[in-house]
Amino acid sequence: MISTKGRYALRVMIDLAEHDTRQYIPLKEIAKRQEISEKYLEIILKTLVKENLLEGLRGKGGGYRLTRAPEDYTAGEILKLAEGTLVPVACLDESAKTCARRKACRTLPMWEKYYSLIKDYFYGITLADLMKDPSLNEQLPT
Amino acid sequence: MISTKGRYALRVMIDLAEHDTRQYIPLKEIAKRQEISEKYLEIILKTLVKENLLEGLRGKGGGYRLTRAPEDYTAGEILKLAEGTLVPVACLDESAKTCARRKACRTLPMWEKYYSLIKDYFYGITLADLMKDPSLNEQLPT
DNA sequence: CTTTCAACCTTGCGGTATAATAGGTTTATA
DNA sequence: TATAAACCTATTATACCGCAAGGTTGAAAG
Repeated sequence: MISTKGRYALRVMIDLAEHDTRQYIPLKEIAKRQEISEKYLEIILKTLVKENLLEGLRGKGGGYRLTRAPEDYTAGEILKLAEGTLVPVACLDESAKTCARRKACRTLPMWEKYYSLIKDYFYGITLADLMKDPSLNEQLPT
Repeated sequence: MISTKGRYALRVMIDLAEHDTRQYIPLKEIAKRQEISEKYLEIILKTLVKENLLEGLRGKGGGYRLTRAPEDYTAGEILKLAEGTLVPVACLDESAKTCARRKACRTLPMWEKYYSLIKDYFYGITLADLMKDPSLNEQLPT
């Protein structure tokens, strides 16, 4: 299951995209609009900054803003970053030592195709896609 | 992420299907073949029995066996049972109180489509599909 | 040059889920 | 009646999730 970390990260990115004036937006504002705990949001934003999806500016007038245009972010990269991985089973993880049963595994092909499905789906959705009004939202991959 | 519970459940069902002689197969045997802790496997099998995916027989000569033909099980129902749900985000869960942000939520349609994708995929795969040799395994949905 | 604002950093913490383990009870067969 | 096996009821260790508290650094405005 996608945790709040991933879901919040997405919501924040959309929020920043929707309110982008090239000014820096303080965390406090985002947290208020999105009704997310400030302290928890801090953790999420930190990783987004570290990976250069956002830039943060300290001090008065500081805050966060996007580093790219909304079309140039994908839901996939945001989720992967926040969640750590998009891999659906442990044995597909890079850090996983290759399973002894690998060659005989009856389920591996199923997991691999599932993983491809996930990636194709989320990397095929951009921030710009998500900004549109949900009620008239039919531009997502079928 | 799909936990060991779901993955083990699937492996056990495949194992039982592959060794099905209409005899009851004791847990000990399955655990040994699949290299899964007996005690942990017990927990998983209990829920599979409770939901009538398997039948268990006590006493000497007892064990577990399938209640249907392999073609009549889907990976989806097995996973849902073992994992509790296949829902990818909490807000799609039946038990979730409907979110206040629901109508304005920019991400809900994306999650809903994702959920459909997951269901279509796993409910489209049967135990019989999974029994085939993985090296020549190309019958899974694309 | 000092106050203010805001990002950044470190630590801690209660709750829940995962993946087991331990040991006892019931039930069918030989 | 002995044995084998499912079934049942705890308990545990570990980790992650979703925060909260409080301090430090850095930029801008007065």
